[in-house]
Amino acid sequence: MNKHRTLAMLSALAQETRLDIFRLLVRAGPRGLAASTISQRLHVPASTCSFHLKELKQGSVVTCCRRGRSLCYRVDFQAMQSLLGYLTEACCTEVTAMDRY
Amino acid sequence: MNKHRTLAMLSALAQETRLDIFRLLVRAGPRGLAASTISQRLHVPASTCSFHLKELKQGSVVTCCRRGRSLCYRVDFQAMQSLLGYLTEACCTEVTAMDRY
DNA sequence: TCATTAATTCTATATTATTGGAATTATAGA
DNA sequence: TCTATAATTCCAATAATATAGAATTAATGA
Repeated sequence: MNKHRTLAMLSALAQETRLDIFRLLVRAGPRGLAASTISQRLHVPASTCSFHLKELKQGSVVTCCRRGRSLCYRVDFQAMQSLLGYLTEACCTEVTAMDRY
Repeated sequence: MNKHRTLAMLSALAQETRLDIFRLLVRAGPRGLAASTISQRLHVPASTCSFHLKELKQGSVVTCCRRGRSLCYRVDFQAMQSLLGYLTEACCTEVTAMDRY
């Protein structure tokens, strides 16, 4: 994990529609959801949704693969672990963590 | 922790200069740093730095208090714990966490 | 093969964020 | 009190992001 990747993931998550998509996908679990389903559930036009999914994918927040006719999106669980591990290590390992710096 | 606060914190952190400030403050520890020190160390003009510090403050990423002539900024440790706790709980509690959703 | 479905890319517009010099405010400390 | 310092706010220019309809691409599956 480095600054560039951290920034990419944080930027991907720091937008309302994308945070909504992320939360939806967390709830969907390992099965993931099709782009059209996400678009419908959040009442977001397909092209807008596609734009945000691309941002999330480029930021490594989600992965994508084909499933029949649809593209299936799901949370990139490992990448999320990396991000949180990085931030936790940086300042929140324990209550007195900051004393170490 | 709620969506609004999460978005505020993520947005505050998701910008290069602000992430730099955050990292600097993590290293500075509980003592914190004066705005002028941050400005100098990162080679960022005072007004630009002030703008970003305000964003970080409004997003609850840092706190601020006067110390002599300077204003002392430090990481809002508790808020960071809340953010990470929220995100961790959401999807990264354990390897199979997503199965619960 | 070919029609249908799913999703993306294109494009123009709108909105929001960032930058930094100049002016202003606030306050500590002599 | 008054001056020097620290920091912020103001402002205008610029840059970056987000929106969504229309056109296009991709590919399944009948």
